[in-house]
Amino acid sequence: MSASGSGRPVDGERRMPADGERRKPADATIADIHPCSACDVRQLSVCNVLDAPELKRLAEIVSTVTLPAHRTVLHEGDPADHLYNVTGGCVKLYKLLADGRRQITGFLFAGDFLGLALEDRYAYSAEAVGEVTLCRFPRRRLERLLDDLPKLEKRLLGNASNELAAAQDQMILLGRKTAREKIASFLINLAARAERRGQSADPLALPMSRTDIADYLGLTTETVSRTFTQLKTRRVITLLPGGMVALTDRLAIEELASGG
Amino acid sequence: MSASGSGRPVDGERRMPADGERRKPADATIADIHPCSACDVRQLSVCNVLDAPELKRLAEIVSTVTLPAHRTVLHEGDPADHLYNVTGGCVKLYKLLADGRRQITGFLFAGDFLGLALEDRYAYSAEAVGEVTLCRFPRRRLERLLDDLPKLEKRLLGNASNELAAAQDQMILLGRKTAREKIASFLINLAARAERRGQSADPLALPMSRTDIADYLGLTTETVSRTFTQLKTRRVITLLPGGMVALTDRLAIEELASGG
DNA sequence: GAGAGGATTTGACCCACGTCAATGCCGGCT
DNA sequence: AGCCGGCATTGACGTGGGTCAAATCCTCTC
Repeated sequence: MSASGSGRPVDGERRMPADGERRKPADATIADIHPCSACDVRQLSVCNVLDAPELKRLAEIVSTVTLPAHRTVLHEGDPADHLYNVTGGCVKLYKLLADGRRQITGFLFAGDFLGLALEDRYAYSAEAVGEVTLCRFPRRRLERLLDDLPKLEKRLLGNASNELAAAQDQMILLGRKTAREKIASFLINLAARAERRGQSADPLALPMSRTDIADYLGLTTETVSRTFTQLKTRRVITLLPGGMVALTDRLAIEELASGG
Repeated sequence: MSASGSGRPVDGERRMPADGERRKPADATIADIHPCSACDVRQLSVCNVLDAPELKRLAEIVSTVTLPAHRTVLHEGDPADHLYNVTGGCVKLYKLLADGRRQITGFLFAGDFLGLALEDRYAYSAEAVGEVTLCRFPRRRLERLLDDLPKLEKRLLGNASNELAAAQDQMILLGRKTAREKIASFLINLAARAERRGQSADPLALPMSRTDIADYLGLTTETVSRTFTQLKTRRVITLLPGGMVALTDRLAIEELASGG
């Protein structure tokens, strides 16, 4: 099962305003005081509702983590001790059946929040797709902090609300769409999210393997591959080297995605 | 598409501690002051975190609604003006594709919360399966109230968290389970929820039509029907009149549900 | 309690996608 | 540069569940 772009850093991420920018003199001082202020992805994440003093309190309990490709971030059933915010790279969430069948329930990118767990156990596993950077919050301390930061709590509720809507979109995809519609929806969805992060949506990066895509869409690798070549033949996409796709006829893809 | 037990009240509900109990003299006075105190399903719902004075404030903005079978509760894309709590009966949530294909994303029963909408539009439609009773909250006023009732807000976040976990279970069901496993999971899931509500889980009520079940599980009516008869033939379930099923061999069903 | 109309069940057949099996390709390592 | 290993692609074929169609069976209604 699974395995993707073996160790190579996620292509999509090379385009991020990365370390170079973070170390501009102007920001360096602020970053020393509370690193969250200088966060590249703050505007994308749940942290965007906090002002400077609030950010500082958050910064006090956060630690940043870098994980290599394929490293498990958290495991279904384990005590939910930490929550995470993805700051770079791509993380996949998945659940397994007893016999190894896998369903990927989501891909997370910079700005996405991870770990909202019912009770005190994670409901799913999470694994780094390429190299990934994360902000890690101890759950207890974050929960206590939430009592003082109702804005953040509201934001988390809004976030959960968003995720629920996305989950329902995924249900109609899994339950009612054809392979072609699934692939088209997947591309449109990734493109929209890349745009929101300020990354390129047209030569679109697909950091995950065909197997990952298949397990996300409820298909097999073979069907994913065949569908890609079919779309390529119809000249609606172009497969580029390095896990990139050009959305040659984006309108056609959008039509396919919504069941045209 | 769809249609179920046309007008007949949901069987499962007949067993609820209904009017007789609600009208005991002791409760009647309290109910007059603030009806939420006498609510049959309070212990099941998000309201269970509130104490008497808080309940009273909630009661001030709530109104109760009764809808006949097949009545639309809310419609995808409409302004999200109200939130609801189901107090009796069954509500189905669904999304449609342009050509009419439908995915039911959930069935709600007494105690379940409805309407958490992203932005200010509903992300799905909701329709009464049998006759349904609901508590209705104006969204604006509830949101304002939430500022004063952090406990309730926390509870809603926990609730959303639960729903996300359920959504992920549904994704693995839709994406990776066979028809038989889907039906088995469905029965086990409904049985567990009936138990939690204090209703009978073994002769289990199925208030929804075969078409609804199909649209929930990503199947067709025919396949749902065939799978039920198959399970009947294998003596793991018994189909009873009035939309009831006996889980003759619950262990076998549980094994099937988890991919045995 | 007889009739009507929809829901459910059953049957026959088909097809989109899965399975099994090569083959091709690309990136990394020596 | 050339080999190696894992991913992706392609091909041939099988099948679970969809489609179309025809009985039954309920359950309201009168």
